[in-house]
Amino acid sequence: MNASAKPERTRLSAEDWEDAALRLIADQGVGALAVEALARQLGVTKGSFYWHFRTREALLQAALERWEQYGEKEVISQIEAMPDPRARLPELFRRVAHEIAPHRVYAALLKALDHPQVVPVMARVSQRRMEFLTTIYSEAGLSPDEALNRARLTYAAYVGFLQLNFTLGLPRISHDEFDAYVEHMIRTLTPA
Amino acid sequence: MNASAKPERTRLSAEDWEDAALRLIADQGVGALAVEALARQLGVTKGSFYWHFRTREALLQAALERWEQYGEKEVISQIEAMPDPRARLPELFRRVAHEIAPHRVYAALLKALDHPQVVPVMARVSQRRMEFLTTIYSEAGLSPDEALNRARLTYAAYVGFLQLNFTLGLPRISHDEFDAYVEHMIRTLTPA
DNA sequence: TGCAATCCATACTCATGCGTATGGTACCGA
DNA sequence: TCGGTACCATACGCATGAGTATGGATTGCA
Repeated sequence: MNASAKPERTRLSAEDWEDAALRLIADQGVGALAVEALARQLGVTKGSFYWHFRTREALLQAALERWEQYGEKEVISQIEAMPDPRARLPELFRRVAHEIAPHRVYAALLKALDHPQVVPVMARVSQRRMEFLTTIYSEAGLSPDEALNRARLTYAAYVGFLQLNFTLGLPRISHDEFDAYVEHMIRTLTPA
Repeated sequence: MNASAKPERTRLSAEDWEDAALRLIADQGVGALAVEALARQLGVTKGSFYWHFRTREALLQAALERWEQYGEKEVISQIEAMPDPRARLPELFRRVAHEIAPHRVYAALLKALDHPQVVPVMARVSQRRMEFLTTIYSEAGLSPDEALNRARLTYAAYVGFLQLNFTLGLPRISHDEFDAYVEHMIRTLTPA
């Protein structure tokens, strides 16, 4: 509401625009990514934008690549470091369930799969995560076929949950109820 | 490519526009719903449209309500008519899995949840389906809490699958592989 | 201090897509 | 057959948002 929205009023870099783009995408979706809106939000005008990027498409591309880089590396590596394979799945489930912020961009991109630029990025990211899940299920004792199908099921449940709760506001689930849901998921999807 | 695209060249009704709108939504999403594009596709001009509808928004509203009406009534009633409660879930899973066409609109609307008009419609439809699922799980022997959570999980898996396969083209799963996945889902999500 | 390179503002053009105004044509009952 | 209603075409106005042209301001560096 005051000057805190425009901190320091310094000059901008391409990365600043990309970060702002990702924030806007997380909040309002890819369709709302307009250069003049972004410029207003950053306290400048289009003149600045078109110095850093050739086109709006170029910004989206750069923002997507930046998001793909930042990735989910730390979560994956931390899970892989756990000694007991059977303990990995519950831990993964609980972690993902309680860190909502990083998934907001993914949820927004999920709704923009008609846009040609986001499809390959989402395909790569989803593929990597699926392979990771498949590996964990394998190490937890499932056969290759079972592990793959269980990974598909788990990942679909994850994606569907994002849609149904982030964007659609289905019967606003309470915090305790959500925890119970996660534990139910673990019991149902994790090999006994 | 020829005249078969414009059949009979008769006059149009509001319902014709609504059906065309739903077809376009299923194919290209809510964002692609433009009156001039629709008019071209129907072989007329905007002049026709604005006789039947006051605005683009009104068309979307009418189309959504029409879609909600058509509903999933027959599937639900047929499943409910089955005598053995334990047999209902596998049957439901297999049916839904093999009738893709009716779910294309739902999948498209799922990507348009930022649009204020679609949210209430999707909320109602999803809510009804969730309640139906919860009931079936209850009748199959789960406790109320377990039934609700299992319904959430199942429905999330359904929604996620739509996203990952319709829109994103993840490693194009073959027909046999898909059947195996469905059976895996039944084994995993259905009470033993 | 001065001069480039970097960064940004202002003022345009242009395309798209919604909505309106108005006149024309097809169909239907009296 | 004739008038009125239902349906459609054409030609606009108008807002939005991308992209361009050009000049001004600011910074790093010699």
